[in-house]
Amino acid sequence: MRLSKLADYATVLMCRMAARPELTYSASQLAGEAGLPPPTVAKLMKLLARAGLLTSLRGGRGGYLLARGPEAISLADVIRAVDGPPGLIECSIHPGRCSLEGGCGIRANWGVVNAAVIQALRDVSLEQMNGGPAAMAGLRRLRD
Amino acid sequence: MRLSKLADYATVLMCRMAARPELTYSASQLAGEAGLPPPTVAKLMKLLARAGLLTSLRGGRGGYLLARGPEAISLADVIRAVDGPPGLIECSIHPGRCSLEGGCGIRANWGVVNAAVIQALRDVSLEQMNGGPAAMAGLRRLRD
DNA sequence: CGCATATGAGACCGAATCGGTCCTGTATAG
DNA sequence: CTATACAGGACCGATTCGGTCTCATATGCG
Ligand code: SF4
Ligand code: SF4
Repeated sequence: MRLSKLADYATVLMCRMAARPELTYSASQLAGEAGLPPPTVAKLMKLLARAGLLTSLRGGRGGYLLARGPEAISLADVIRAVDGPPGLIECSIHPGRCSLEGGCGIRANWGVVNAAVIQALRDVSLEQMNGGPAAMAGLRRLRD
Repeated sequence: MRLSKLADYATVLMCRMAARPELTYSASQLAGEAGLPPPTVAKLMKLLARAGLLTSLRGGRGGYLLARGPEAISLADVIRAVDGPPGLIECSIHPGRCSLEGGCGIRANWGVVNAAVIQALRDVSLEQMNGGPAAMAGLRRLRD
């Protein structure tokens, strides 16, 4: 039920970049600032770039910059880039891989729960994550 | 981000029992009905019983029965019994174990997201999972 | 009483995943 | 031409996961 440590780190890095969206960041520089091992950060940046969340600039003075505005990148985007498609249950991602699928009476309803959770992650942007508690007001509504 | 297969199976078993809450079920019988390996089911039942979700009756003619009504057991309860406390991020469960905790600017907001997801799981009961799509109406509200 | 049944507790193991590192190639600035 | 910095991917140790097995204990029944 926990998301991977890498995906968590990715959100930290992305939010750090989102604070100054117009700057370009090199992997090693970002690693230093965040207190993470440079090779790990480099790997994450590559994943995020391949997913289209970051634009890469090669060569000297190169680095990464956000491909879209911080309000247009969601937690779900970051998680998907690192861990693959999010989803609580197997059958929502790899249909046919669960042996119970035929006689599983709760698959449909699990799907509803699953979709709700994913939607919640899709509804939170990097901009909101960087903002104060007030920026999360929309999410608090989920708890009513 | 995915929950463990065992936890998923546990929800299937619990919902099956919730269909006839007054009956007692033996592990082997339930395994046969659900199409799961008996030893695995036995292990799950033990975990669920230890967590207080099932009452165990030992001896001949024994078995397990729901400790509470199906409307009073949530998905979060089942997941916690099998996988431990649910939660997306490390610092929400094992405070102090994440090296970034000091300078992590998004920890607070991650906590809000985390709480919202957990609350969603707490709001769905076995009874709702067994019901038709209409029973999940409350959850659909999360997607607005 | 004695046996069959059923759970309780926990050790155990192979396989898969995860976290993390490293190496090689390529593109660009200066 | 050289230093910088990303792209791709191989690689490995450690951990977790899924699953099985054994032994002990408690109860119902003949
Ligand atoms: S079919 Fe049922 S048991 Fe299998 S993954 Fe989907 S919800 Fe879980
Ligand atoms: S402190 Fe920040 S990086 Fe560490 S687990 Fe919490 S949210 Fe993730």
